[in-house]
Amino acid sequence: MKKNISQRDIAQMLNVNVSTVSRALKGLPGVSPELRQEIVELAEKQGYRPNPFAMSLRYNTTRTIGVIVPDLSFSHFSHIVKSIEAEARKAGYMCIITDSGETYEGELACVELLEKLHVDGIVMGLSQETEDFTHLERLKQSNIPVVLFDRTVELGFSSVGINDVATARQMTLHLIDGGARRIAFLGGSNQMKQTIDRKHGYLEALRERGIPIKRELVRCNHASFNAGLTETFDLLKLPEPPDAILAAHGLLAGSAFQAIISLGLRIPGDIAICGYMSDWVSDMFHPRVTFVKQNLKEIGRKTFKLLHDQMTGDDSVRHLIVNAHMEVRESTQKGSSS
Amino acid sequence: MKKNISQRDIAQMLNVNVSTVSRALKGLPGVSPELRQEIVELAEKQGYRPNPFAMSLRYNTTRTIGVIVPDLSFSHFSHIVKSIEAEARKAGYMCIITDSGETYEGELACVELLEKLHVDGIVMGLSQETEDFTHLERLKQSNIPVVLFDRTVELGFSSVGINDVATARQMTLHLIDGGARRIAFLGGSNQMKQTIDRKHGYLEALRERGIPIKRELVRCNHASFNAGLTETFDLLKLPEPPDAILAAHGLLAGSAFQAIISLGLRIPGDIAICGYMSDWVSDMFHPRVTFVKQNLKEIGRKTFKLLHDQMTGDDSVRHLIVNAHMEVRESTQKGSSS
DNA sequence: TTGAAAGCGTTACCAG
DNA sequence: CTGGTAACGCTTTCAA
Repeated sequence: MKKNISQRDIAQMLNVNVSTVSRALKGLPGVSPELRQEIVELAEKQGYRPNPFAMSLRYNTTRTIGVIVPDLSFSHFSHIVKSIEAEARKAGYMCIITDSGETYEGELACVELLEKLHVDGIVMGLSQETEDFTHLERLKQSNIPVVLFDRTVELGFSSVGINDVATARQMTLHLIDGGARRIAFLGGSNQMKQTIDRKHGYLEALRERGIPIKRELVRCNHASFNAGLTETFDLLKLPEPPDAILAAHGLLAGSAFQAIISLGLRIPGDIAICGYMSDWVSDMFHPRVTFVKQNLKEIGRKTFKLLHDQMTGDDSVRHLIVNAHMEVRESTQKGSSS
Repeated sequence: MKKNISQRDIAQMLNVNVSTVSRALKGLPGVSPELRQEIVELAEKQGYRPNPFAMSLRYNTTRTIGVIVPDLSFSHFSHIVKSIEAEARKAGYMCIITDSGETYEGELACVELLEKLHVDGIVMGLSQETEDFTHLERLKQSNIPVVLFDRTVELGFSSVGINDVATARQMTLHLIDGGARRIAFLGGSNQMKQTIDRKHGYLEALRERGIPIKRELVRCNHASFNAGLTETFDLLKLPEPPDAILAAHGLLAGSAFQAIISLGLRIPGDIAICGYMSDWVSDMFHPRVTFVKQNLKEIGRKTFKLLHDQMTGDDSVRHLIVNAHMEVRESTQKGSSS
């Protein structure tokens, strides 16, 4: 195993002091042009690379941020993470990406890991299970900059999200205007602010149009593929099944779609469907699904920006909204295919 | 900003020497039970956390591995990365995840970054563009353990892949047995071993069944959504268009599907389609697409296992294959829907 | 212009 | 059983 070359090694080869080498390599004044040249050339030739751990030790900073995501394999999150990573790298920061697996224990483990690693800051999307926030409070106490994205909570942390209430309201109104009267809401667990907000928009739209709210049509359980299947089958078995479904999560939209198709029902003929999902996923369905278009890249950018501001001394708490909007496709338009 | 508590701090509070504190905290012999107890308790109370950078500096090891992936937002890769991260964490390693953006320059940048960070090892899937391997050679020279996954190359690195030739052959035979005679092959760029192998399987099957190979039906360009659209439209415009398409990449399968549907052609009635894609993506299409089921979790597991072996002194070069197999769905079965 | 030495947090070795 | 000290790689302050 070839040992890495250090400043000391270079100093010895040239019979000078390490401090001189350090100055030369850093471009600091106080070293003759000739000697500097000689040092720089030797360093280059020997493939010298500064040891980042010595730096970290010295400056008590790691130029590393931690990212906690509920499920990296879910395309929504992997897109956001990709954007965060790109921004961070541009600013000279590394990312430690961790996956909480949508569980509270997982999230705790991730936080502890990142604390242990002394990351300079943390960005995270909360797990679906999380309803206790002591781990976040602890981070605040330790003065570690934290920014929440996508899955946020109002607890004095900066955050980046989308206009959940407005988009849910918009989709619900769209369904009503298309003729739907028994609209089901399929959401994740009720402790997620995201679910609550989207449900809020849904209810608001119903009230606006004077449509009675039916408890049996509001299903907030777990945002997972299986839960979506179960709930949808359940909904379709009702004496008075829904004539439209609004899915508040990508996995739920996908599973609801499949459940409907598997029963031989037609979309949108028998039942309309729309939800929060990626454009390219919507495109894959036949008919394509009316969805809320989110700018995931921008969410990532803003998230890192907020964190970066915090890491460089800005201690204001800000809540940024990246505006999303509905894109109408065939799944909610009676006049069209399938 | 609260300073982190160090062993030295604890030593001073208790009027003992740092070395004693170190021994006590590490559970090493050579410290009286009472004193040890006192030290451990104080450390706990003060929220002592060992500084990993001091460790790295001391032991010249980072317990960190680098992951380079062509496109983290592509679900195939995010699944593999998720699995690698989980395995690494179990073994006490951190992951630095980087995204080459499917470009050679991006890949170079990732490699340099990880070298700079002194990671203990690197796992990578090659970018689509990569045809020059000097960066890999350099890693080998520096004795940094490297394992390739999914996108591999035969260059003396351990690797984990799937049985590309066999699965492509299997799908092609399936198409032929279903009545197809003009089967198109849609692949990524020709410098990818993956593309070559899959094409190889395809050609083998054609030869086996005595079906003439038509050059105009073999399209190996860029594995991207847009390239897939273009190539498919091109294929369908041929005087004698294909009666089946085998897509060697998830994005190509998706885009080919869309292109076909958008022209009002029926699947599999007018044209059959199958390809390499995730099960849940296949499920979303209507009709569902015959695909090759890969065990991505296992690919991640095996990849990290190989790297771990290498990092702990095993210098054998091994090429592991995680067997994948075809799953037949409606898109290749004339007897069924749409 | 250059050198010497301290310090960042931890461990390991050698004395007491 | 405990203390002192050197070492890991680098920067910085002070002295020559």
